Amino acid sequence: MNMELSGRGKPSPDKSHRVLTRDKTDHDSVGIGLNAAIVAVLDNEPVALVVRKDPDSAGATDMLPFGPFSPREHRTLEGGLRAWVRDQTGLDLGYAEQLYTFADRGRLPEPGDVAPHVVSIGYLALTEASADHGLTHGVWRSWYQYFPWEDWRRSRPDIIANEIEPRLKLWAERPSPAATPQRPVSRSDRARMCFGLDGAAWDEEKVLERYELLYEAGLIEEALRDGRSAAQAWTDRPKLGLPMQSDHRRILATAIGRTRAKIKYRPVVFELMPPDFTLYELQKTVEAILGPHLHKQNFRRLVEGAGLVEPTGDVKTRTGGRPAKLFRFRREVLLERPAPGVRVSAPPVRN
Amino acid sequence: MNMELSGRGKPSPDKSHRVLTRDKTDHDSVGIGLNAAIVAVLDNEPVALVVRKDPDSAGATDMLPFGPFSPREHRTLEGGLRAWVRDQTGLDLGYAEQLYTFADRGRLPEPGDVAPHVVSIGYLALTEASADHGLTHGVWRSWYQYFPWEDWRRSRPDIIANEIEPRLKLWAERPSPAATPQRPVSRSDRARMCFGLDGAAWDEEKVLERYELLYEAGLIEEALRDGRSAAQAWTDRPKLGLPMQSDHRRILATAIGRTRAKIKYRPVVFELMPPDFTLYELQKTVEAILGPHLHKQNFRRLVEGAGLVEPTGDVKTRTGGRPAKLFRFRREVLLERPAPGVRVSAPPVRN
DNA sequence: CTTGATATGCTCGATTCGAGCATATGTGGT
DNA sequence: ACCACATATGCTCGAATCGAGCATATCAAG
Repeated sequence: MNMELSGRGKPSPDKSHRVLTRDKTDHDSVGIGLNAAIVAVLDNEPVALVVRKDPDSAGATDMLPFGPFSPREHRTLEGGLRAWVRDQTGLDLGYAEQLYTFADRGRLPEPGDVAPHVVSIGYLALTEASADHGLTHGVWRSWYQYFPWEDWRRSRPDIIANEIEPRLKLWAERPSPAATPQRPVSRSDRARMCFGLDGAAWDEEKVLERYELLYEAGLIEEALRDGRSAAQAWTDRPKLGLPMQSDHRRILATAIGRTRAKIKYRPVVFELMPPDFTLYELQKTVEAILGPHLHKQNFRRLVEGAGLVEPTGDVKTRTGGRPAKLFRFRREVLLERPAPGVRVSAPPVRN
Repeated sequence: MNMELSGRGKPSPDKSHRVLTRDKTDHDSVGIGLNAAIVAVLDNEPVALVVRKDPDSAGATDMLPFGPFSPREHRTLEGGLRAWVRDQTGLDLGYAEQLYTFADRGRLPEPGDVAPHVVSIGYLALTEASADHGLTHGVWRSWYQYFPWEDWRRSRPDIIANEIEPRLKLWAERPSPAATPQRPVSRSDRARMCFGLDGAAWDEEKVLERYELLYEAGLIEEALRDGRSAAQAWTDRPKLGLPMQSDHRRILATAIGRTRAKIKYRPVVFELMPPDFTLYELQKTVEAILGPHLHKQNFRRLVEGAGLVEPTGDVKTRTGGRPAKLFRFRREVLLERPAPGVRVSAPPVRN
């Protein structure tokens, strides 16, 4: 096979080359910031490591740990991240993956102000909560404090019906740029799909979409802070979760969505577990992250059947009932199956 | 709920804050490059848009289109990408998504040389090949020219058994840092999993893993160019696909892997199709990307059953047999189902 | 020793899905 | 006009998967 298909109106190759490949020196210089969403599960509560700015003042704002990336010091982005996380929080990261790179100007620049030329690269790290032996800075906070509408463990959170749904309906009715080729879905349809309104299914992975919809509707404190006009249009904007510095809440939303998606097709839950655990503890950890309750017997069948775990031989007594067998992660499963996640039943599709 | 769980050895919050949040001004400045892997399917061949450096010289190297990101000019990364792709190739991108941010120093700096200090953000764009009306620069090239071992459409590519497998076995036997906590899988196990050796299953999504393994083993021309010692150890290094400039082949590998993964759970195939198409054309497009042949009748059943398409009412004759009904993408499916991809059967899991 | 709690094993029915058979309807050759 | 052939399309059957519930095991606490 030796295809080479040129576009119509093929130009002289010399020109093509010169136009497409500008010299590296004419890049604008910007700073690179690394943001880490460090996630753990503590007492069945999914938590993220946050630090607090001005913790004693009234206008306290939480932020994700972050640090600059220096290409002089570090050969790779992830290496840089691990180094300063260790230096500054005492935590040795285990599993870490890159999430997304954000470069949007958040806060509108004042007239004459220069845009904050910082590009931030978000990372997701998963760690065992009890492994924070060396943790010297920062606190673990439930991620549902920042995203209360994401907490479906007991039932549909009231905040959706009481606060979010009515305001999104109002927002959808406001005059707005109609559905366009770029944005072919109407405001009300987006609200319906994101939040499962009017009988639509709830998709627990759409964490970022939900956050951005609320931001766009001006219902998120950060939107007001950033000077978005939609936010200024509300006279009774409710408090929807704790705000965070800069776009850190958006990064955390990305991290939650990614964690929820990935747990289903890669064995990443085990990064959050101690070496030995009972199947029920494993199930509770999965539920802390995904939300819905799972069928206990079937969860056991799936996890064991997939070869994800093996019994240690020990049991854990003091469980309030029959002692539970202890299991450990079977690393060999990675050598056997291509995508061994904790498969959970998809929510029933409504038509 | 109001959890706030501090790490052991909680410090004074003031110090915590100061350590973790350094001022933005002490970032190192770097340049941001945007790289676009623009993918289409032309005559059942998956292609990417490439430009050629020094097309007439002997040391010609292909490259992905790229351009600098200027935060002064562009509000968002994706906006910047669309703008210069349009300016420079005449192509109006439809679907685009961010892939990954690479900052590794590729070429080892000469003594006294400064590291390139460029961070490149890779994007994946999908487009209809016949929509290249305005294409003024660049050529479409089959992506299997860069990754011949990925082309499983006819059968297992010979290059795996003839070139790759024997050399990876040799590489696995060379003295190497043993499996460590950071890299718990041995060389031979990695080779086995990546390339489906010794009866392991082939996972068509692991495109990047395979490329990086070959790079690490020094079997990729770029590894030699970058001065990797593993590459210098070969006296008979075979030519495994066309090389590309800088780390562009790695970005293309990421793009292929992402496309293969995403096509299964989001309706992105339709970005590659004309407005009207037959189900067989759709199937051929999916197969061009995923590789294995699909069962025709079942493909039809799945696609129709998922509500992904609707008949236009017309038929396409001249198909060499009974005329085929024409279909179009049902955009409304996005409002009905959470993850409507082209589900294809997973390859049988071997135990 | 009883009660209650949790752990664990098993079964049944609905649904999904791989695979093949059968039929429909064109094109091109004689 | 008719036949051979190619592709399109519809349908069915059996295996595997999965949701849901029943039944049993084994501990702690009173």
